[in-house]
Amino acid sequence: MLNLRNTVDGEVTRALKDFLAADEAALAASTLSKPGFLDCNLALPMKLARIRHKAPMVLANELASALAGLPSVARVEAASPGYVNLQLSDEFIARALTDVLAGEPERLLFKNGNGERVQVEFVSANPTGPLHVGNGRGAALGSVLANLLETQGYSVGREYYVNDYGSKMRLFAESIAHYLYPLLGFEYAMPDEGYRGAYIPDLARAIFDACGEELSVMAERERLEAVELKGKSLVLASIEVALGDIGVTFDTWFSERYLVENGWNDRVLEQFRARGVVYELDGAVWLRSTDFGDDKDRVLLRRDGEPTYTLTDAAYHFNKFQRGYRKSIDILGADHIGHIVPMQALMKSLGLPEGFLEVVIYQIVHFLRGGTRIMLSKQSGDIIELAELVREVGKDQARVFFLLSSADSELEFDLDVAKENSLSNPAYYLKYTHARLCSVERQAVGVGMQIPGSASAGDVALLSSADDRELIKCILRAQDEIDDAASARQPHRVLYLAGELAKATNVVYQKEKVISDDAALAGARLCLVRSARLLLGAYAALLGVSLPESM
RNA sequence: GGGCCCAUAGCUCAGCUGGAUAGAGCAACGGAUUUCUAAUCCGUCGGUCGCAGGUUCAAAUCCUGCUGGGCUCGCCA
Repeated sequence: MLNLRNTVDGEVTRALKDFLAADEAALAASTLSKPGFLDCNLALPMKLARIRHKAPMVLANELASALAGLPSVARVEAASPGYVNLQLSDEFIARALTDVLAGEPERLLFKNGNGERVQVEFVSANPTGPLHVGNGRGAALGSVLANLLETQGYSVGREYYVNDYGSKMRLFAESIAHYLYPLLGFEYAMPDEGYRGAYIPDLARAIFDACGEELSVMAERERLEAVELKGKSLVLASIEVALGDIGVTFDTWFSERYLVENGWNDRVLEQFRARGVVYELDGAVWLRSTDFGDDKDRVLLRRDGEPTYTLTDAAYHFNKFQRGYRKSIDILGADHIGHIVPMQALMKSLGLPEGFLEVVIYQIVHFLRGGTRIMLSKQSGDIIELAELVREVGKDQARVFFLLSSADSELEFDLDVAKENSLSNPAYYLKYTHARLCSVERQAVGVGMQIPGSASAGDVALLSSADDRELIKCILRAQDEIDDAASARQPHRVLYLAGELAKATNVVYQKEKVISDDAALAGARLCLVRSARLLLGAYAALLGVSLPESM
């Protein structure tokens, strides 16, 4: 649908071509006004006042006359202390509503782009255990961000990086072995730092049932390796199911082991050597990452010759670039905050383009039950796995609640509210509003009204109450807001937009009847209410939330 | 100690190219029901936007310092 800002600013800039110097044109940006003023405003006079040494109001009046007669604008007026206010024309608003009514609902907020390939990498939890409730936030943020980027015309790849190589995996295998081997008739000591979750003995049992006999005749080395692979694939399968249940799917599950076994580490190591950014010390190979903004140099190959996570991470991002991605947006939990600087230094030392890697960090989630924070620990006995959370509150509620605050802020997830059917539950509010609007449409059809495929200036003229206008503004700003949310990488804004639209729609619904004896007015209201419903559906599609037609 | 994040109504949070009266939900109180779904809506109450400086015609928003809280600082991943 149309960009309000681009359209208005374009017209303003053209109209003021002779009035403004080149460097002044950038100051002519418009904003959508608050209630009580005309639709849009320009603060341009106040900005120009200093440059031109003229009083803001004088400039405002000059600009107002220069702006008379813009195609999309019905009225222009100067306002104290130096604004130019614009009222959009009914024709323009009708065009915007028609965009919504006639468009393809699920692609309403999509724009054309150059199809540049962008990857969103998220969740990427180690395959050594089930997903924790905290992973849900990354899942929700990543999937909605990926959707948002698609609206901008990017070709988006959703990727899960499987950290299936290294000492953690070995520890995982040994932890399983501790429970599995006795079933085979041997012992295996639980390692000191072993995994102790209840799922470990479960995995041991499952592996025993699946291939106990084969394992019992293997050589020890081979057996532990087999346990690791089997354990990994069982865990990954459960992770995939849990993610599916919260509405998240990936295009690729990318294996760290693949990188190591297919020479990618060697390749980047060679590249580092060729660029002269490595050195040897104490038997280890180091990257001189401090040359690229890191606060300390990093080991690439340990004294025992094994690659560090740092080296493989470099290989991984290099591989992404080689696969054609021009940007990698990595969504990480707050415990990875310290990785940003070293990772960016890695990108730079590899010679990847500036801005190739973007990192979105999300802060901790606190869960509430009965109004108090619950401790998520093995001892507490409360939910701890993402799958349990989704089972308890439902997919849509889980997604919405994980998006309730900006990634930068800590989040409180109230399990009781998420299950409530009331206004305090935003997921429910969206669903209810949608069902109610669908009901209106059904009844309108029932009394013989046509479902509108477009809106006319005449329709818009009839939608003149303050509440109608607020709802119209909500619709008009949708594309601008989505563009901003995408470029700022802030998926939570989609939820807030949906909530504001639902609120504005309910106000109109409550005050003004759609179906009435006045056929022209009824038609106009149906245009408005249906536009709102379709847009609500478009937001919900981005959020990955389903809206019922009745409830 | 260094780095990053946060601090806005009693609570949880929005507020994003700096702009006109700082918003929402919850909580509290009062109202609307011959209903196009009241699972809704309206009103009232509630704010030194952590503190102190600075930049600006204009600061919750930008800059500096401080205070309080969170995360983090491995030849782990």
